[in-house]
Formats: sequence, structure tokens, C-alpha cells
Amino acid sequence: MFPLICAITLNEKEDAVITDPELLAVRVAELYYDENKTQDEIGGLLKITRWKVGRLLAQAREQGIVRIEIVHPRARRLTVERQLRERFGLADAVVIPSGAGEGDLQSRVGQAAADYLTALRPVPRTLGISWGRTLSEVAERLEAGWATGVTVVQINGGVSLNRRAGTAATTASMIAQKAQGHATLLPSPAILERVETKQAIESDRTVAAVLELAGRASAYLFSAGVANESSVLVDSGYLAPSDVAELVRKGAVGDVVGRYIDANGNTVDPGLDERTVGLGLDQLRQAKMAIFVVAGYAKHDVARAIVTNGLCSVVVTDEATAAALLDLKVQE
Amino acid sequence: MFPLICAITLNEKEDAVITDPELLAVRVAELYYDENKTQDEIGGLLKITRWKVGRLLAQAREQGIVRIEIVHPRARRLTVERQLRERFGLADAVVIPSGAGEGDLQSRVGQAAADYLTALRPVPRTLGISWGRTLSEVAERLEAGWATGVTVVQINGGVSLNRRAGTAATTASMIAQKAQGHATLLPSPAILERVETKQAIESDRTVAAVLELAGRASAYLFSAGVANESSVLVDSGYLAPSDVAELVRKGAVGDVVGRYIDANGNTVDPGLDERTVGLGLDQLRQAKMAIFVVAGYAKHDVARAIVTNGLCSVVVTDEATAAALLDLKVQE
DNA sequence: GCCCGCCTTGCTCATATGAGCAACAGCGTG
DNA sequence: CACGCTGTTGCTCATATGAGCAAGGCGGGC
Repeated sequence: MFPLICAITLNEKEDAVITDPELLAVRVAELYYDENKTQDEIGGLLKITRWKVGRLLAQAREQGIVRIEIVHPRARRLTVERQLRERFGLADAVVIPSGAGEGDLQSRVGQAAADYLTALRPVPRTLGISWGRTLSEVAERLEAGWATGVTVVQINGGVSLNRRAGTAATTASMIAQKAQGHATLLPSPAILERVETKQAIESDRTVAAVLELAGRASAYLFSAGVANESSVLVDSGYLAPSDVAELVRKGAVGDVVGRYIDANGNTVDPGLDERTVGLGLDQLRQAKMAIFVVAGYAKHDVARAIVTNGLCSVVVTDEATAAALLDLKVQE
Repeated sequence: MFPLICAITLNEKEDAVITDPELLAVRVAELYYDENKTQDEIGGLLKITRWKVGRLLAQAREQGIVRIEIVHPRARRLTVERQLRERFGLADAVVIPSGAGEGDLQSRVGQAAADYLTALRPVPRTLGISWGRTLSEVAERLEAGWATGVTVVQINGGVSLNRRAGTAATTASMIAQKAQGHATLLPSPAILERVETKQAIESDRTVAAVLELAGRASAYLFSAGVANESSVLVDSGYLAPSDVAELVRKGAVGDVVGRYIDANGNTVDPGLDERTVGLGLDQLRQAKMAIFVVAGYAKHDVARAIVTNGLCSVVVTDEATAAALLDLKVQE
């Protein structure tokens, strides 16, 4: 006995055919994608032409009745990537699925950035990197031998006396080791209390040499910090939570290479900026290859500030952040 | 500038091609489904033949890397339907997506049952129905004019003095009205306290006539009750929660047309069965068209008992219940 | 009531893809 | 080291599908 497909019968004598076009599209899609029937076969079953079947399938895909998803840890969202490139004039964009929850999001975006770096041609001879949790994830996920002979240079201040994950030293040396290169650390605090001290440190021969090297790196890899008390700058003691709160009041949405910016990508506190050691925002803007790695809801505002104001030329991010950048609704 | 597809470059001079077959399948799937490139184009981009592209796509679909889903309130799961028919020798099966949570599940399964009934050919002249919340949903969802001239007959006892939703009278009359037919109610309680009383009622001319009509209905539409205190039999006062607990101790997994059954589809308490008014289990087994409507986790055990023991010839259910029947894991 | 414009439909022909087959490559065993 | 077997690959030809076009139908305006 033939099974019934509701409101569709396979009994040729029946005249109760589907008249609701949306339900017709659903049935057509089910027969095509679930039952692997040809458009011609479906036409025969439903008493419509194969051309109409084809149009209904296209309509079903367009209306989201048919949802085709690539599900894999290394999956990308190529359509969203193109939209980001076109909207913001980016040289490149990598977008990974947001997935259910943010549980493994940081590691997956780290993996995506590692993949990108590995595929990058020409291989950057000198790679400037920032430091923080996201860059640490990238370092972890890079495979040994991702390149050879890369000099990794630290581009924002931050001296770490211990060797726990997330510090500048650990991150830079791991990336360098995995490329059979070496790391050049910036032996300076991220932020000095007095401008004079900062200028003195910058004038020191060893620090000046590193800053000079940082300034002419062939590519930069960096993330951003959230403007709240979870910032590694607070964690490391450079700023107090009250300092950050004050910066937020002044319009700060986050920091990039240790420098707090507002929604327009401008420094919010010139005095603080003057006391901050590391690559300048203008140098980042002028960089040939500035790869910005960012994921997670908390960083949407600072991500927008960086991407829309030319502070990066490549972004590696997740789908939800990309959607926020593009002002789209994510279908969930 | 061409964007990078990590580990894949569009720069023809590069030799860093993807060697990991799984990642290659991911990229191929992304280019095909997200970018709408042809297999030939993809082959050119990735330096493989279009035949290999085709194989990688088939592999991606088979391994679940590509997930194609039909998302619509009226969507069905045709593959699972065929599996149920084949496994249990059912004349038909309708399976709807379980969806996120059980929020609207009962109304959706009600809608699916209504669709099925409407499409059923030949139209049943006499339709025997049980009563309860699920059948009430079906009645609600039926469209006026779903058929013409259908006699709806109540097949299990249960007198309802009020006209709230879910009662036998309301359900039967709604279904009948929508088919321009009439309802024949079974003027008897579901369960009597004494066998003699039950026998007296069954012998009464009017009740006997209804039972006779019920016995020769051309199709039956029914659901099942959970063996716990939420049962409508408890709700209606026919049984106490302690009675149901005792039935569970005896192995009851639920009730069908007011009769408690165990996992093998047998009555668990012959004495209680003797005092229960309505269609017998054997009559249901022998029915030409017995449409069983069931959804929700709580009913998995009784659904299994009914489907695997020939107490229905058609099942309308949700994907999770179907998976439980088939002993499959639902991908979520 | 007629005409015009827009949308839908079916078709032809081109393009895209798949099935089945033969050849090749790699691995394991004697 | 050679042979056999298994799995993968590329190809030919058939099948499935899509693009573009012409015709038809429907609705609105004059």
C-alpha cells in the first residue's frame, strides 16, 4: 500500500492535490532532499511540471524552508566573509560559525586565525603580535612548522615575570618556536605612570630597537580588549577598575594594542595614550597586513570600532560578531 | 585582491594545497552550497577534478558535514516515516520534526493528524475516536469541510457534563461538525465500579447500539494516556492516583481507549478491563485503519507498546518519539 | 469591454552532475 | 620481489537541472 503524503496522495485517482503554494514547496523539498527523488519524479508524484518543481525548490531555499548548513569545527561562512570584505573594504575576512553557546568559541576562532596565518602568502618575515587570551589561543592552535624563519615581535608593552599562558613572552615565543624563528620581546610595561618615564624607556636603545622593528613588521596579528574590569590591563595591574570605568564614561569601547578607543576608533584619553608603550593606532591603520582576531558578544562594540575605522585589513571572527558588524539578524 | 580560503589559496602560484581530506570536504561543501560554485569551478580552484569534487560532496553529506534540513511548521520527516513503516509493518506513518522543546509539539502533531485525516482516501464514513487532550488538538486543527457526511462515534466511555475542551462530547462534535456529519456519543462512564453495572449499561439498547456502531467504524483515531496522575482518567475521577500507581506496579505503561496495557500490549488488570466500557484492544488490532496520534517524551513507553504490538496501523508522531521507537539517536 | 503590463509557466537547448566502468595505485602477503 | 586484491581516480555517456525566451493568464486602468 502506498503511504499517504498528507494532502498529497499517490493514488492517481484522487483529486485532493495541494493548492497551498508554501505547503507545496515544503513537500517538494522533502521529496527532493530527504527522499532523493529527481525533479521529474516529484513532478509526476505531485502533478506539476519539473520546471515548477525546480522553481519551488529555489523558493524553498530562498525562504529558508530548506536550510543547508556546513557543520564542522573548521567550517567557515564564506557568504558572510564576502559581505564583510565588500562592506568594509577589507583585504580578507574569515568567519566561523558561532555554534551553540560560546563554550569553545575562543579556541575555534584561535584555530581559524592559526589556519589563516599558516596559509598566508607571502609568509611574513616579521610578525608583530599583541598579547592576551585570544592571541594565546592562536599560539596554542598553530601547528609546528606553520612557517620557517619568522621573527615574532611584541608590539604592545607588557612585561611578564611569570610564564603563564596569555603573557606576551609565552605567546610570542610559542608562535616563533613553531615557525623555527625567534621572538623579540618589548621590555617595557604597557602603561607608565608618567610621560617622562615612558619617553625615557622609549629612548633606551634596546626598547627603541624593538619599537623600530615593530614599526616595520610585514604583518600584524592582534586582538582587542573589552572596556571592563576583565581586561588583561586591569588583570596585570596597569589600570584600576575605576580607571577603566572613567574611560568608559569618556566613550571607550575597548582597547587595541593597549590603547583605548571610542566607537569612531579615536583615542579617548590622549594623556593615557601618551603614557602607553607600543605600536600606535596610525601605524596599525597604515599596515599592509593587519589581522584582527575577535569573537564573542562582549567584543562586538570594540570589533565594530576597529573594523569600521580602518584599524585592520583582515578580520577573523565568528558569525554572530560578523552579523553585528553587518547589522544582520542571525538565524538561530 | 583575492581573499584567502585558509589552506586554500586562489593564488595559482601557491603550492600549499589542502591535504587533509576532511578539511577538503569542508571547503568543497562551503564553495558548493554557500558560494553556489559548480563542481567544475571548485575543481579548478582547489586543483582537483570535478569527479573528485562530486565524491567529496557526497562524502560531506554522508558524514553529516553538510546538513540539509526542512524547516517549516508543516514539515515532515519522510525518511523516518519510511523506516517506521518498514520496521513495524505499518500501513502509514507521519513524522513531524520535534523542534526545540515541546512547547508547540502537541498542536503540531494535532495539525499533522488533521492533515492526514483530510487527505485520507477513501473518506471514512464512520470514524471512531477516543477523547483526551491530543484528540482535542486534532479536532481544533481540522479545517471545516475536511470531509462531508462523516459519522463520528465515541469509542471509549466518558460522560462529560460540561463542555470544556478535551471532553468526548466537545471533541466528537467538533470533528463531526467540521465534516458536516454528526456525532454519536457513548453515554457511559469510562470505568464502572462493578462488573454487573458495566454489563447492565452495555446491554442497554442505546449504549449497545453505539458500541455496535463503534465496532464497525471504517477508521479509528485515537491517542494514548500516560500511566501517571496526569491521566484524564484520574482527572475525570474514574481512577485515583493510587490506582494508577498500582497499575504501574503491575507493569502498565499507559492506556489506550481507556484500557491499561503493559509493554507487550496486554491488559495488566483483567478485572479493571472487565469494568471498562468501550472498544476492546482486539477490535483495535483487527481494525482496517487505526490511526494513532502520539507525541512527547512522556508517551514514549506507551507509544512503543502500541506500535510494536499491532494496536495501530498508522502512527502520527514526532521525530523524537519515532527515534525512540526505532532505537535511534536523534541528532540535535 | 479592451488593452497593456506584469507575473507565471512550459519549453528548448545548454550546462551540470552522476552512474558505471576501466585503469591505476597502493598495500599486504607469500 | 612479485602478485593479487582493494580502493581510488578519471572518463564517457546518460541523466538531471538551469537559463533564457516566448506564450499565456490575470489584473488593473481607461
